[in-house]
Order: sequence, then C-alpha cells, then structure tokens
Amino acid sequence: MDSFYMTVYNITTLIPSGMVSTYGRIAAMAGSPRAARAVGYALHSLPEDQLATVPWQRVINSRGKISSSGDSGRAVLQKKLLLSEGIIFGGDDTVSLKEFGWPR
DNA sequence: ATCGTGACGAACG
DNA sequence: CCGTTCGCCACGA
Repeated sequence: MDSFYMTVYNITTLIPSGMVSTYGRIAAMAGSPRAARAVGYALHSLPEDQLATVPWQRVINSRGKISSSGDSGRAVLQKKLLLSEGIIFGGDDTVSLKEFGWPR
C-alpha cells in the first residue's frame, strides 16, 4: 500500500480544481524526479475505484497537452472534465501551465 | 533477477 | 514550436 503508485494517487488528489499539474512535477513530489514515465503508467493503471476519487484528468504532460496513449475516448473525456472545471484550452488543445499549472 | 513496456522529459537540430 | 533520440523509473510476466 505504500507503493510509488499510492504516493502518486495521493499527490494527484491534492491538485486543486481548476488547475493542472504534470507527470514530471508529480514524480518530483513523489520523490523520484526522473520517474515521470512511471507516473503516467500509474495513472494509466488507475483502478476504477480510484478513478472516482483521483482527479487524474488534472495531470498532463510538460507541454500542457493531454496524453492518452491512443485512447481518444479518454482524451475527450479529460478535456471535457477540465473545461467544466474552468480550464481554458488553446486552439491546439493545449493548456497554459503558466496560468493553470500547479503548484505555481 | 532480467526483459520489455509505457498517460514522460530534457536536450538537439 | 515540432519531431527525434536517449535516458529514467516502476511494474508485470
């Protein structure tokens, strides 16, 4: 229960509504600045019961873009959820981390 | 313990 | 800013 994944989920839960963070940022907070990839893997493997409690949609890549490993359905849902939280997307579906990035 | 894999990231060009 | 290349980490088989 004290796995890296647990830490990732815990940190992700701390992201305030209306803001987004990045895999790398979370990895750093989890204690492994170079494990951004593992963070993505963690959220990809996010259990359904956690899907309802963990705001996974607030985690995007360092370019401010959504990554969904080809699963367009998830990407659309993610964008929809973020929009409903007040996140503004650019014309190329990118979020301004300068404005919505967390922590600042 | 080893290998392959992947929602990533920084450095380059 | 974009695509490519290489490096890093944790996980499951």
